[in-house]
Amino acid sequence: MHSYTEENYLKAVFNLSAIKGEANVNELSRLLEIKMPTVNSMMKRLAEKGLIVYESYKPVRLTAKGEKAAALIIRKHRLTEMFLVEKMGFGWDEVHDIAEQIEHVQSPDFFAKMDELLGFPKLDPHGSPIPDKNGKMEWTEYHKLNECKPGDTVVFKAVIHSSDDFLKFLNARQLRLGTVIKVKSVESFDGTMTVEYSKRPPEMLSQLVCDRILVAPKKK
Amino acid sequence: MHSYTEENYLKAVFNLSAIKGEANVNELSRLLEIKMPTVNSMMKRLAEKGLIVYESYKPVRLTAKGEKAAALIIRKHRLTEMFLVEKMGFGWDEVHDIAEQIEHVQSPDFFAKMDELLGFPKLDPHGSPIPDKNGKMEWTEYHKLNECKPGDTVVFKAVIHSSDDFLKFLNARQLRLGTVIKVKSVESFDGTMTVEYSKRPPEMLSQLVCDRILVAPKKK
DNA sequence: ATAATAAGTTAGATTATTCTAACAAAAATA
DNA sequence: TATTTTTGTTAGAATAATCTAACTTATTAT
Repeated sequence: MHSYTEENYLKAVFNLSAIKGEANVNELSRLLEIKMPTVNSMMKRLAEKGLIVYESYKPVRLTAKGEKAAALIIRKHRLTEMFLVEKMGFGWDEVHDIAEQIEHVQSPDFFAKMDELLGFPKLDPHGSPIPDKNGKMEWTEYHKLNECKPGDTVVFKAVIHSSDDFLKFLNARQLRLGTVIKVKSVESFDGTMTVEYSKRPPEMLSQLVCDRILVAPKKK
Repeated sequence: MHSYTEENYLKAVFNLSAIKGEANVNELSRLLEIKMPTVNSMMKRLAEKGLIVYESYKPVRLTAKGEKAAALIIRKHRLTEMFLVEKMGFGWDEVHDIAEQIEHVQSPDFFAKMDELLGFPKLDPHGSPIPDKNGKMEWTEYHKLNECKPGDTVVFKAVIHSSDDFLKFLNARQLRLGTVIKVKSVESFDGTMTVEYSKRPPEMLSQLVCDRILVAPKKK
């Protein structure tokens, strides 16, 4: 199929597109830590393979074929993360780098077995949806903690951009998926929020943090 | 550390040396399905890195450093095979290709966790010893079924050169590790053996097959 | 012992992935 | 709008891993 390297570029385009709607060479370059000319020529290669649409000086976007190929890699990544957490006892902050490697394993049986042992999960340990075998994926409509107002009570549903550091930050404050968060107040000039959860003393969360936490209204 | 490719060559040298005592370019070439000149130049590279001893027109052998590096890859391979069989429900004939890929994963934690979940196993699903964290490995003194005489009763302990096809052959005859085998007779001109085991009708095994089955005397 | 075969080596080319340096276009700013 | 900064592109080179063709050394068989 596609090379290890191509898979990584494809995934990067997918991830960037998911957040920003489009992917430009400069950001791909930063994300992948690969110089722009290299990224540029790889974009042309992926375009030749019909995986992305590339036009000079414009952001690239995935074709339907590219979208599916990327989603299937993401599927392997997220299934792996879930397996590492649920079946092997790793923390959600320890699994990314391992999954990054295992996602390239070529063995449908291997991932089918994981899927089965996990009971066909819909979400990964960070609350992100796991694409199905056809590469279809649905995001439940969450919103950012940022957008909440004092008095709101919400449930922590997912993290965006789950870097290990950020996850360790959340661990240290016992913030995990499912935690019920009550917004006490919001600093208007810097967006810092004071929140309460799990019967702990109030905690202050910077705007940067609140921007990476996805929540849903608490159902009564 | 070493590249994916270098790891594969190193492993091939290790495996060949284990069986034949030495590794020559021609056989490495056949084993890896890579042409001789390519193998040849890689041997020089590995020699420069101090992993093998290379002299023109002579078989290569691993240095202490190379031996350890190779054993640690084999360790990851065999731990993975054990995990796939014991924790994920794969058959011993389904795990080689998957382990071949996962053995290259760079994450001491990942393999340490496998090891722990498996209860620090000493043998893989094919009866081969798993090298320890220092790359030390001990082969229990088995002998080949080939070398047995009529009337011998032995226990199936391990397979050599465990190709999937061979393992499927054994599956079809319900021959597995631990099976107690009684040698009924040996054809002197072609070495075919007639054996009995598991209260089944006598089975005839060719010399090729008997050469790949390792056994130990049955203890009373 | 010589000829034939097998194994090993050298040289040179190819593809994938990366880089740096130089240049061009687009976007932001003054 | 003109200039500066950022982003994107081209050209050319480097390294890793592979190949084929041609040649050499070692082994085997006559």
